[in-house]
Amino acid sequence: MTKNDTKNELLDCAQDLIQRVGVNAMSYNDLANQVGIRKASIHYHFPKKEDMIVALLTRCNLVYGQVYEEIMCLNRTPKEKLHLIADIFENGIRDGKVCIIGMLSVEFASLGAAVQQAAGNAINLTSKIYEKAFIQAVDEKTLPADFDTYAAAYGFFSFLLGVQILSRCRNDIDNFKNSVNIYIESILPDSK
Amino acid sequence: MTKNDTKNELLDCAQDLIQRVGVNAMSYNDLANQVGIRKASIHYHFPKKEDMIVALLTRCNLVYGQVYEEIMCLNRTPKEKLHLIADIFENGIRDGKVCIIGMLSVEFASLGAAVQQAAGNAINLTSKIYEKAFIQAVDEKTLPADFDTYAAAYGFFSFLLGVQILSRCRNDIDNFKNSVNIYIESILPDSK
DNA sequence: AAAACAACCTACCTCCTAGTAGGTTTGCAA
DNA sequence: TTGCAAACCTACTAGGAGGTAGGTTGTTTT
Repeated sequence: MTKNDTKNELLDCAQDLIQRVGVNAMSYNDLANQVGIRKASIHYHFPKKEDMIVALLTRCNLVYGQVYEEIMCLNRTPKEKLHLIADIFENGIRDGKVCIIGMLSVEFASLGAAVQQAAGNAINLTSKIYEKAFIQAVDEKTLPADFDTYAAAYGFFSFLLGVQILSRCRNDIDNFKNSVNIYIESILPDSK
Repeated sequence: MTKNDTKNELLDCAQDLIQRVGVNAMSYNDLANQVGIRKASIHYHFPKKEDMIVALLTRCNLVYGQVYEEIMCLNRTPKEKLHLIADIFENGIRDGKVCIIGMLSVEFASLGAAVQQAAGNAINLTSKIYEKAFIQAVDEKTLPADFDTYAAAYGFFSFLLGVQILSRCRNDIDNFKNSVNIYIESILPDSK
C-alpha cells in the first residue's frame, strides 16, 4: 500500500459526506464507519476536524484547479468551455452532491477562522480560473474590451452553485440544463 | 400581548439563526437564550424541531410571497423588478444572512421528509413568482414568445442564491452588485 | 537484537443535543 | 370560587459529538 493511503481515503470519504450532507452533519463516527477504522484513529491523521477540512480544501484546490485548467487550455470557444464546467456541476446533482465550496460557504458562520479563510481563498481561485473563458471572449472581441471579466466569472460560478443546490433538491436535471443554456446564451454573444 | 406572541418570536429567532448558521448549527438552546424562555418550553410550541422548520417555511412562503407579489404589481419594467428582488438578497448579505430556502436546500439531505417537501415546494413557489417578470417581458415583446420563462426565473433565483452565498463569505457587496448588473443586463434585452 | 516510529486500538472524558415527565403559575370562564 | 387549560418551569434521559490518554501492533532503522 502506498503511503498516506488511509489519509487520502479519509479525505475521499469526508469530501463525499460533506458534499452530501454538509460539514455540520458529518461526524468522525460516520467517517470511521465508512473507512473501516475506529473514530479515535482519525485523530491521528487529523487532530482536529478543522485540520481535516483545511486539508480537504487544499486538495480540492489542486485537483479541481487542474481539471479547470485543462478545460481552459482546450481549443474551444468560451461558450463550449462554460458548458464543460457546467457538466461537472450537473454530474454533482446526479450523485446528490453540492460543490464543496458552496457547502462550506453556506455553513460559513459556524466554521473556524482557518476554514473560513481557506474557503474565501477557494472562491477567488475558482473565479479566477473561470475568468479565463471570459478573457478569451474579450480577446476574440465577442465581448467589449471594458467587460468586467472577473465579475462575470464570479457570477457564473455563483449561478452554477445556486442552480446545483436547487436542482439537487428536486432531482431536476432538466431545469438545470434549461437554466444553464439560457444563462450561457445570454452572457456570451455568439462567436463569429 | 397578542396571542401566539412567543410562538412568533420563536419563529423570528429561528429564522434569524438558520439564515446565519444553518439548521444543523442552530439548537433549541440558542433559541431559548435569545427568546428568554427555557429550552423545554419551546417543545410546548413546537414538539419536534421539524415542526418548527415546517411552520417557519410556511410563514416565509406567505411573507415573501406577498413581498414579491407587491413588486410584481408595480408599474415598472421587468429589469427594474429583477433589481428590486436582488436588493432583498443584497440586504441579506449586509446582515450576514442567506436566503432560508437556500440554507435548507444545502442541508437538504440531513432534513426530515416533511421539511424536504416543504423546501421543494418553496423553490417552485418562488420561481413561479419571479417568472412573472419574464412573462411581462414576453408580453412586451422584449423577449421572444417561445422563451422559457420558468427556466429563466428558476435560473435567476439560483443566481441570486449563489451570489448571495459566495458574497456573504467575503463580505463583498461590490462583487455582488457587479455580478447582478451583468446578469440582468445579459438576460433581459433593453426595453424600448 | 534493540530501539524507534507509524498506525492503529480500547476506553474514557466532557459537553451538547433533542426530547420527556411532571409540577407550577396565571388568567379566564362557569 | 372553583375548574380548567395555556404557558411556562425544573429536572431528567439517552445518545452522539469532538477529543484525549495510553496501550498494542508491525515495520523500519540502527
